[in-house]
This record gives sequence, C-alpha cells and structure tokens, in this order.
Amino acid sequence: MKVTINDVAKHAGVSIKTVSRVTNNEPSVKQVTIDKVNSAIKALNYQPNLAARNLAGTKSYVIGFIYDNPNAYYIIDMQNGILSACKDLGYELLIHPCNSTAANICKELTDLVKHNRLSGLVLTPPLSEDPVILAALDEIDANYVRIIAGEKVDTNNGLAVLVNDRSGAISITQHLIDLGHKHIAFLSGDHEHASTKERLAGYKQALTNNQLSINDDFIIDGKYSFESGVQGAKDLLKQRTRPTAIVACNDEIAAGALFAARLEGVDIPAEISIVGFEDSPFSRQTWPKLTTVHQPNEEIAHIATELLIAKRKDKPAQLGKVFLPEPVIRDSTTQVRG
Amino acid sequence: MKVTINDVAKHAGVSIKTVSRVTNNEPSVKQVTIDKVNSAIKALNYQPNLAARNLAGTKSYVIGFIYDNPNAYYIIDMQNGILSACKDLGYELLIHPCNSTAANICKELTDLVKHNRLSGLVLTPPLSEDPVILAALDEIDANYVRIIAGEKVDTNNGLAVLVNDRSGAISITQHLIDLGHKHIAFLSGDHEHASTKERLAGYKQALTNNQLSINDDFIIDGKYSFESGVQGAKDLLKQRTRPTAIVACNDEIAAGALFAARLEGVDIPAEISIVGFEDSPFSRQTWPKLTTVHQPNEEIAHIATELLIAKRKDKPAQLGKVFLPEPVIRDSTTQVRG
DNA sequence: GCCATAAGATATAACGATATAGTGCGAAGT
DNA sequence: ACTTCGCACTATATCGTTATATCTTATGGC
Repeated sequence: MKVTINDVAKHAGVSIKTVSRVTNNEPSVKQVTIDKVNSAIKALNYQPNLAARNLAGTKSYVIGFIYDNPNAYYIIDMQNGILSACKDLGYELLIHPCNSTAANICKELTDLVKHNRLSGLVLTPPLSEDPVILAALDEIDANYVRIIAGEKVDTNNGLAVLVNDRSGAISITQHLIDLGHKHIAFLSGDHEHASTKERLAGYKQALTNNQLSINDDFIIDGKYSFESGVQGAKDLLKQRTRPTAIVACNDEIAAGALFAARLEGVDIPAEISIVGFEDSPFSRQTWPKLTTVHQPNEEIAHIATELLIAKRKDKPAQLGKVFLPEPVIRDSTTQVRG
Repeated sequence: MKVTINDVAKHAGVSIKTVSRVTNNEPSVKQVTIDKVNSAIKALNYQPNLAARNLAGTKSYVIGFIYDNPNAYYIIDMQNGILSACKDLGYELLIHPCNSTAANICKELTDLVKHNRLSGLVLTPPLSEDPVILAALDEIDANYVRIIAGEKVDTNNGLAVLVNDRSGAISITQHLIDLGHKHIAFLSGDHEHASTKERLAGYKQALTNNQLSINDDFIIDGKYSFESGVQGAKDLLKQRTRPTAIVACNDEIAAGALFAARLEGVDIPAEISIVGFEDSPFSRQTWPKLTTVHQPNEEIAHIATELLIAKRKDKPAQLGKVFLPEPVIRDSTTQVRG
C-alpha cells in the first residue's frame, strides 16, 4: 500500500542511499542513475515520509509562521503566500500566533524551534523588529526571514523582505498634495511597529519636498485600531484650523476616521479627504471606498519563504528583496475645496 | 541536550515502554510507577518527539483544518480555537485552504490525509456539507468533525458541531418585528451553504410566528459578499413598496446593503433598519455599527477539536454540540417610523 | 604500469518514539 | 501442590528516512 524508499530502490536497482541522494539533490550521482531513480519514483508515485525525514535528518521540512497581529486579512494573506511557497518546495507550515509582549516570549519561541526542529521562521512585525527576540533566536542559531519596513537590503538586516513604507507614504501624501491639499494631518499607528515611523517619515518627506510646513498639531499619536482612528479624527476635527486631508497609518485607522467624520457630520471627501494604508478588503467596503496604498502581502510572504528555504539549501545567498507599495485611488480623496 | 524517552526511562529506573505507557495513559502501570515516571519527566523537562511518534505509531498527532472561505475573520477565529484545543491536548495543526469546487478536490483531500496520516479533520462549510467529499473521506476511513448549520445532534450527522442558524435568524427577525417592522426583506447568501437555507427558514418562521405575510419580492438571491449586498439592496430600494428593514445573511452582505443605502441617499437606521449575521469585527466598524447575530466561532472550533480528539482516544463518544447564536443590538436598527 | 585520488555507489547504523513478544510473579482454580 | 491466568513490566523489533563508514571502479600523474 504505502510506497517507501526501499520500494523505489528495488525498482530502480540501486541502494536506498542513492535514492535519498536523488530526492535531496545531493551530488555524486550520475545523470543516468538520477533518471533511473526519478522514473521509478514517478512509476510508484513515491512521496517521502515527512516524519521519517524529520526524525533521521537535520532538516525538519517544517517552517514556522510567527505572528502577533489582530489584522485577520493580513494574516490570511501571509499564510496563503507562505503556504504556496511551501507547497512548491515540499515544506510544511506550522502557524504560531503569540503575544509579543508576553514575559516569556523568547523561551516560547526558542522552545518552539527546538521542539519542532523548525527549518526556519517567517517573522512579521512587531516580532521581526524586536532586538531581544532576534537575539534569542540568533543564540540558538535559528533560521529566520524578517518582514520589515525599510528601504534597502543590507547585511545587517540578515535575511529580510523589506516593504518600503516610506516611499508608499510619500506617494500617497503626494497624491493629496497634487489634489491641492496643504493642511494634511497624520494618524499614527503603534510606535512599536517600524512601519509607523517609516510612514510618518514619508509623510513628512512629502510635505518638505513640496515646501509645506510640518504642523505638529496635525500629527496624532495612536494605535493600529479602528477605535484609535475614531479618537484621532475627533481630536483633529476639534482643532481651530481643521486639516483638509488625513493620512491614516492603516486602513483600520482610516475606517475609524471615516466613522468619526460621520459622527461630526463632516462629509468625506467633500470636506476632508482620507487615505489609508494596506489595501485590505474592507477598504473597498467602506463609504466612500478608501483611497489607500497597496501592499502585495501574499507575494511578500511567498518571496520571504522562498528566500528562507533557499538559504537552507545553501544556494547563493540572496539577502532580501524590497517591495514598493503603490497608491490605489478610490473615492475617499478629492480636489481640495477652492 | 535533547531529552529522549531513554533518558526518562533511565532516570526513573524503568523501561522505555513503561514511559511510553505513562505518556499515553495506557493501562497496566501501577500508580507508584506512574508517579516515578512523571516526576522524571518533569525533572528532565521531557517532551515526546512528534516525528518519532508519528513514524512509529498509528496516530500522527496532527489534525488538519480544511476550509474554503474568503472570510478572513472567520478563518482566523477558527484557527485560534482549534489551536488552543490542540495545545491543550498535545496535537499539531495543519492548515489547508482549498477550492471546494475543484475537480479533484476529493483526491486532494484523501491524499492529504494519507500522506500526512492525519489524526482527524475539522471541516467547515461548504466542505462540511458536501456529500461527495464526505463519502470520499468515509471511504478511506478518515476521522472528521463537521461544523454545520443545524438544530440537533443526531447519529446521521456523524461527529458534528451544530450552529443553530435558524434560531439565530428567528431571534434577530423577531427583534425587528418588536421594533414595529412589518415589511422585512431578506438578502440571502450562497445557496451551497446550508446556513443560507437555515437563516432564510428562521426569517420566514419569525414572520409566520407573528402573522406577517411572506413577500417573495422581499427575498433576494445572492452570495456571501459585499458586492452581492450592494446589488441586493439596490434591487430592494427600487421596489414600489420599500422594506423598512433588511435581514442580511451575513455582515459582509449587510455592509454592502449599508453602502447601497448611502448611494441612494437612504438613511440607516432612520429609514431602513439593517441587520447582519456573524458579529465579525467589521460589524463594529461600519456606519452605523451593525446590529447582528453573534457566533462564538473560536469556541465552536475549540469544542469541535476536542470532540475530534476525544473520539480518537476512544472516550465515551459524544456526538456533538449545538450552539445558539444570539442577537447583538447595535446602531443599525431602530423603531419603525410612525 | 602502478599508485594516489576522486567519483559513484553500497551497507548499515542511527533518529526517538510505538508495537510486539516475552518474562516473572502472585493469586486463583482444581 | 501444580497448573493457569493476568498483571506489571522488560527487551527488542520496527517505522522510513538521513548520516556515516566503507567499498568499488574510473582517472590522472609520474
């Protein structure tokens, strides 16, 4: 019933180690032999047993996805991207939601890696940006790829996929400036996320690029949540000079700002334009539909996983890749009123 | 470095088989011996190696979560519920998103079970309601628990956790009737989902219970999507006599209806009350916040997983459990206008 | 032509659990 | 008193791979 490596070896007339060499792309096998083995594998529909590989070998063929993020859309996209890369490369995925601020988070993660002998980890913010956690993982020599906000790949990053949030923020802010807005506010996300810092920097950069002054009253501290968006927008609307546009640090905050505007009877976009960041599905389900910045999360996760697995195969080490988020113009932004 | 069963056996002064018996709660071990072994396990911080268990034993200690559902909130909730049960019981989770209408879906799932020797499957709609898929799984004698819409546990269901969507729909429709609404419309979800049928039946039941007539023009076919909600609500708003309230088959459809109402300049809830179903996070992020029906998805998934694993342990077979979704009153419903 | 070396393959020991067969010993049956 | 039985436990085979050590055969250098 079950086809094992022994069956393949017998069928191909070679030893099991040779079959193992072929399935693992190891050197020292003649092409003729490789072909013999491969056709035996195909003929018998052989699939290596993961548990046995795991037990005998040093690689587990299992990668872990570690996250601490309440954004379901983001997580699902990431999972799907990782999963598609895993499927292509014969790996399996272990998902591990966690609390990055838990006291024992380092032990939790290192135990996870050790107990499951994980081949690698995909880390998302804020875990991917926490030096204490990274140090703990380095100590046990764990493989990981970080998904982080940043502008260019460099060796200090380790293996990383960068999302250039700054450039995305510059583009979307420029979009507002191009519409004639001069009083543009910023609703920030959690400060533990580097993305918040980068998006804020991009917002400021765009203002500066256009000789617009930076008004500190227009930069509101907050968190990556709907409620924070509601509160932040309320605060903005109370000010003597109201902004004519708001850059929200993500779509949820933007949705909260939309909500607050409605509470105060402010029409969006006629009176105030609002933009989000992320292009999550619900940015298409608000009224009006949100202008936002698109991040190809599934692709980001796919590439990250490929990098991670490639590293283990000792291929020419590619250190990372940078993604440029692009604006998506919908209905929550318009020309500033004369 | 790594603690194995041999270390535990040596430390406790027994054979490895005895340790195995203790860790698996098998009979024929004296209490004194059990205590000795357990204290050795604790002293050495022993954790059984999953790969070895998997390879040697008949159980894999891995359960699969199979889903075909674009609703990220739902999936994340389910994953978390399954994961928490798995953690308690020493199991691992393999997630498997798929396309339930793919031609080779049966082979895909049976191969998945066979190749990973999955201990069991958690199936969600529409997969959990597809007789062809269930038959294929029965054929290979796979263990599974179904999460389905229904009213009572019975042996025909196999292992199942039921969500009494009908009662939820009755309650929420009754809420509208209690507010004085007599012209209540229904926006349906996909007809492949039993939940659609059940929710429609509950809606009708509530009308009947209150001697209100069922108007077929007020029952609009659709799908579980925002766009479908937009279209359905548009159709309703065009009718000669507009409904004063709408029951949407889920929150996404309700959000779509909200959007369509705004497009047409119809005030919610002043002119029309709208209710959703599911209580997903974004039902709190719409304007106005949605009145909806709460489903404890995480708990449902947790219980389902416990049932699944308990079955494999040959405990007194409990067949299932029924959940009653309850209305959550927010701001999208109000007294009908005099 | 002979030895050193590498390439290509094999035989077999691990990996860390569970499963199977078997042992010793006290209690019960005749 | 002698077998029989069942409980509590041990010794060891086993699962399906990878890893290690070893063997054989070609290849090149002198």
